[in-house]
Amino acid sequence: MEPIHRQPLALQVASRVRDLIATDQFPPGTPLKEVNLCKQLSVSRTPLREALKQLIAEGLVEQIPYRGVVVCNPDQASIEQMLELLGALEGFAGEMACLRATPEEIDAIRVLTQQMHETYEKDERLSYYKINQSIHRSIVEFSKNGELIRSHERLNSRLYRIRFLSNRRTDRWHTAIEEHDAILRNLEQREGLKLNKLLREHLGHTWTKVKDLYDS
Amino acid sequence: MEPIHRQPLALQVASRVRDLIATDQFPPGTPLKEVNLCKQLSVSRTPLREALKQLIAEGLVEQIPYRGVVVCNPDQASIEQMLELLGALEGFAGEMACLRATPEEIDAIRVLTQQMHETYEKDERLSYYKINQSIHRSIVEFSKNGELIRSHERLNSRLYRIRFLSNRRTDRWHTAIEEHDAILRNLEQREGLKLNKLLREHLGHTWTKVKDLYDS
DNA sequence: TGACGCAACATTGAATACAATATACAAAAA
DNA sequence: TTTTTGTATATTGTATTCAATGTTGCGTCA
Repeated sequence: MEPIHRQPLALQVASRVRDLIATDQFPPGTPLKEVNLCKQLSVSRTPLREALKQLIAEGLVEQIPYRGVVVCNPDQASIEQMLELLGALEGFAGEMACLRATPEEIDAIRVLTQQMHETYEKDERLSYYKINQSIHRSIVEFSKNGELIRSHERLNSRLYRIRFLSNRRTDRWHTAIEEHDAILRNLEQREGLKLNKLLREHLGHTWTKVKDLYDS
Repeated sequence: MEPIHRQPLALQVASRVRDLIATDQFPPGTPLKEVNLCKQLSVSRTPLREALKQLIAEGLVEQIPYRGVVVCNPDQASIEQMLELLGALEGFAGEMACLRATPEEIDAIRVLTQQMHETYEKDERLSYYKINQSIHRSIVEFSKNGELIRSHERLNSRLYRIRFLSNRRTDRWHTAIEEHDAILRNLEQREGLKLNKLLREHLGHTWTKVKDLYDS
């Protein structure tokens, strides 16, 4: 029988702060002062500090001894590296998914890709963004490798904000959708190596989009 | 001038406990009771708890609410998944290293590979193990991708113990060295894709060795 | 004899108190 | 006026205390 999962306070605090960072309510550089946050979240310092330790381990915030923790502000170089790694992870996941995904799971990707087309027709940016995320997350899940899934999840959450911001740009929207069609096709035909390459390139294009955002 | 890097107590505690787990002094299943550890390490519970939170985030230990944290005892399936992911990371790192490593860095790999041969001739297991680790770590470093390096480091530390144990087996020793020669050759010739494949297979073989260990 | 309930103990979860360190600002000296 | 230095204040680092929860074992009752 399914055991009951309890959430220690520190975990709840961690995910709350994570969200606040992802949604840009705590933009990069924001100092996370313990006493302030304690009051805002109505918890004491101990669970908050434990939560922050987690976020530090995740690389979302950084700590300077006796000067507190601040929200990380990754520079262009590290964003490029993160996207490169994300591409490697998703590419590999796609390759494994070609071996391990069930037909039903591939159907699910097909449906999502179709929905993505609809959001494009209707010019719904936010929906597009969410469906896009779903597709990528699903592909990774279908690799059936729990470690890979967790690594991807962690890295992706650090890029959530930056990808959200770059989603505003409409330049590459159409091309991105075409790429998703190709991704779907290669998954259907179980072309692992090609899918791997495609996904890596797809993420590479994301980087050029983000770069433009920074340069402008 | 080089700034002084201070280490908060929690960080020091974390790396100490990490080592204790890696060296099997805290074998899987060991319950890490806060008060005991506090006395052994002469710190109070707060920094210890923060350290444990980090180790939880790293996946080295797991926490059950109100029942404390215990050293993780990964089953065969998750070890296989970890090694699969490690192979993907190292493979990708190798591919990038072919693009980015300097000739001097490749020389360093050549020297290490030569030393590895010597440990084989002299039948020095421990040295072999350490040099092997150095080679793999170096290749990852030469990818020049900090995120990749950190991810690899984290995952590798979780596998440290299991790989150390499987190092006792002498079966595949010779083949492993031949594989390292091939890895060196492909790095020298900047054959990124082939090196990627080689490294993934190399790690795959590690899995069969570990599996034997479990089955016997 | 076995199952249930209660109580005492052990252990973790959370909050608070105290110490160490850094920053900011003002006063004094050059 | 500028620089320096000391002090006050804010903030984090660590220790300790109190509360909540889980476990164990004994005794009682069917």
